[in-house]
Amino acid sequence: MAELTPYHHGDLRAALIARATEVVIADGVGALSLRELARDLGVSHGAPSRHFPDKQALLDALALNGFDRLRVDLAAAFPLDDSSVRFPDQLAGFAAAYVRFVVQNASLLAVMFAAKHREGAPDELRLAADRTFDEPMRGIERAQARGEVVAGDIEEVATTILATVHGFASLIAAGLLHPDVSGATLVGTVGRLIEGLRPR
Amino acid sequence: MAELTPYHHGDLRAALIARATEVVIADGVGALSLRELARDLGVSHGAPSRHFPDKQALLDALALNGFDRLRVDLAAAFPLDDSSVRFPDQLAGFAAAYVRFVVQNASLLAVMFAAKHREGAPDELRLAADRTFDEPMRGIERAQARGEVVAGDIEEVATTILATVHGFASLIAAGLLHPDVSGATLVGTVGRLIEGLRPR
DNA sequence: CTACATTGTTGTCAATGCCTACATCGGAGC
DNA sequence: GCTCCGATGTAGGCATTGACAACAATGTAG
Repeated sequence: MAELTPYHHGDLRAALIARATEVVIADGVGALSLRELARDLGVSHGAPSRHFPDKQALLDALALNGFDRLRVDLAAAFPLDDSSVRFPDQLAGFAAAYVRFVVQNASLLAVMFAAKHREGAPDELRLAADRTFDEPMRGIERAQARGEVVAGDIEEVATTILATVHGFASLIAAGLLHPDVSGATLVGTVGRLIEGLRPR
Repeated sequence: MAELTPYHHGDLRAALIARATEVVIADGVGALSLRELARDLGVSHGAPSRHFPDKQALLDALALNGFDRLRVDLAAAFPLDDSSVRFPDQLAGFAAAYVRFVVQNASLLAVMFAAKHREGAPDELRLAADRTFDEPMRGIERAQARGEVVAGDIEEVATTILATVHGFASLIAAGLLHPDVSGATLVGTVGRLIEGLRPR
């Protein structure tokens, strides 16, 4: 027979993360209430504390999850065997992936970076955040080795690229750039980044 | 004789904004409580509502204030009479000013952009945010007219620059770039932006 | 079957944001 | 100079929230 409300939820922890992510993305972190979350999932208001000692711990879990998803998305733009792809196209794909994530996960980004920046953040979270750009970094390095990217300090080159793409995405998230027209603008920006500002 | 606790505060509105800005910068928006704010300023817990109908209105005021200060800081890097300054130096100054603001106003940035992005944000705030980069934009245009910057769509060129600088600052704010070494890194990034990624 | 850790429930507490009724101040108009 | 009245601040109350503690149900290892 059907158990109407089994005592144990099954996987409350995962359900909390999933639902909380929805709420944060939809209405921002300010709209997230542990008690309402519990009500949504049909458990008592004290249940979440068995999985997250406090609200910040839940936010940390959301952030960790976000960084993992972002890392996977970004890594896809720099496949290991990329010798047949031109770097500008790779870069455009990378930027597009980043922008897509930012647009689709709007308010979650703020939670992610706030959690990472926070004093006393768990090491696991810090590490996940730091790994976010590892694959793109290596992709840039390979392009540099192929001579498609100007030689020089890899840190300097990579920082410029990451800053530009991250900044482009952030400007959209901040509403200073319209997501609608951003497709063409994105291509233009990447092209300008590659060609440089100084007249050739 | 000295009035110990005059009934009227004098300029409670400004005091609220000032103290709230301090708290947000120091401990983030999550640590901001209207009641504690009132206690700090020695007024009753209901007093703030005379100046801000709700907490969001106070945050909007903080954001407006922040955008104004940022705009002034950034405009200073592009003085109207800049014919004697080389564009790369101007750009470095602009980036340095932006980074300085971001580092000094850490958590306030999140409040600013969240408030701007928020549905139902006051027009005044939207306008202030949109004006933030007006002067730098004109400075870039002038540099372009002088032939120091590659010709072409001003939107495209300006977006690339703003995105890179904003992204660089954001990466620092997010803790993905260390503020200590950022001085040299910043110069390198700006240089790389000017010279382009493609080998010349 | 029985201890025991895990998970969920219930009740409680202080703090918060917001609302309403009331008190005090200070200036505009007479 | 006085009075009225809007602006500003106070006091109390209410629902919601996050955190905590005591208790109950469940599943499992031995």
